[in-house]
Amino acid sequence: MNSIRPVERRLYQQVADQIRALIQTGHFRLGQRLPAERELAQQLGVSRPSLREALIALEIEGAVEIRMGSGIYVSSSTERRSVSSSIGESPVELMEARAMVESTIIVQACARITLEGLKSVRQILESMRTDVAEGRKPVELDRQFHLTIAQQAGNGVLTRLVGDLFDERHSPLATQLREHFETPDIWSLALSEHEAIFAALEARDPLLAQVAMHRHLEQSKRRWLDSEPR
Amino acid sequence: MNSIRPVERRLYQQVADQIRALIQTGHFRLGQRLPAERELAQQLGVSRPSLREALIALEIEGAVEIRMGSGIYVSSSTERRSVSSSIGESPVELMEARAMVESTIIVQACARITLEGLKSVRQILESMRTDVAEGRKPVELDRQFHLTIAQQAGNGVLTRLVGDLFDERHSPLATQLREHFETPDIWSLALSEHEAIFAALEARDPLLAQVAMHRHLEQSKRRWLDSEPR
DNA sequence: CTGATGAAACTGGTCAAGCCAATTTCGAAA
DNA sequence: TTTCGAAATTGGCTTGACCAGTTTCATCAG
Repeated sequence: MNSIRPVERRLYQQVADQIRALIQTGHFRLGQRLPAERELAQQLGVSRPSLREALIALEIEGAVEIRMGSGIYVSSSTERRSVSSSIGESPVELMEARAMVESTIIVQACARITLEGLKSVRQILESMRTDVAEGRKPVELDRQFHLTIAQQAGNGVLTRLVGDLFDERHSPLATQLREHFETPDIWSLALSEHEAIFAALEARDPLLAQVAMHRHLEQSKRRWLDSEPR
Repeated sequence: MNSIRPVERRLYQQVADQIRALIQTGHFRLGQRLPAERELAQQLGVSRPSLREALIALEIEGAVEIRMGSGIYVSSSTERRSVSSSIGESPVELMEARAMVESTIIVQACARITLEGLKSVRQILESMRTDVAEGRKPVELDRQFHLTIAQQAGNGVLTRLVGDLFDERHSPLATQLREHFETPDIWSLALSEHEAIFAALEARDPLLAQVAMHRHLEQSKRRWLDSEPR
């Protein structure tokens, strides 16, 4: 008969709404731990399975973070941004990971790189040179440099990997790195390292290229650590 | 000191991956009704609440549509590529990427692995043995094996990387691999390769470990290609 | 024979209670 | 005071049951 009845939305959606509201109201503050599942379920007047379904919805949309054996926490994602925050991953680890991955990739890139590939890298390098000479910071070119080299290995997954690690959206690392890189002399150092990498690539010397890439990213890490204010 | 992130993913995520893959593989077609919750849960070997949690995740991302009293339907808007691979990245590339990355990581893991680390890997390996002996397919254990080894390198970024590559949610690779791995003798081969890796790790022989890991992933790729129908 | 009907058989929605595993807490021992 | 481990706490998952919409289909009125 009467079909026009939005009826009630599913329970887990209603519960998710309530919790979301409690968070936005400030009832639950950022990073704060929510009551235990059993207790929260009782407070909201629903069963634990229903509460769990709601929590999964909230977890997916990034509103809360669930830690096994510990508790449910309000995601402090869009807020904080102290220094090297993050749970388990530090900027240092990021740079070391890049060093390992990219120095491995460049070995294969060395073997497979074409003349066009070399030309692309050379052009990027030249653009960087002029940028640095004129006091600009070639951040985007830096990205292209690493990405283009990764492409030469001929593996799309690896290329994506290098790009993702360069960006690392999750934490504000990219920005921190950029800001510290502002001094021209530091960019000048980075540029010479890039040139060393290119030279090895042009000579198709895998070992040299590997070392150069590793050294470059290692130095980048160090430069950044040293310049860290405190 | 350094906190080690969870190796296992929550069950609902694993279940959601399986269902998502079954849809993309064409196992479940567009608009088609999936088996009833009770039945599907049994088929996937999980409880109904866990299945429901996975369905909520899939519902949120728009993969399925749930109609009360009627059934679970594959969202018709989720068309697109049904058969094999996506744009630029092929399953082959994925496995080759894993081979490069993981064989690089294991070198460092070799140097840094602790006695507890070795014990963890050994236990995982033993569980795999019994699983294989009793005809089960130790998919999750396989994941833990690779992830636990990656953890030993002591770099959270790399660990996450290995996990992400193993999962590769975007494409139905994971499940395709799983399905093809169904024959006990193939799992038996994989097991022996795992044991070779562990032996090298236990002996702290970086080169041997690197070769063993690379060989394992290379063989996995080959097994999968050979068993591919078309 | 045709079509309306309504009960029974599904199917999803929710709840209750319990056990397991990871984490945290906190007091006893060194 | 520091360390360590047992107990309490917390999330993870299962089993089993009942409720509430949908669908199915045999039955019966026309």
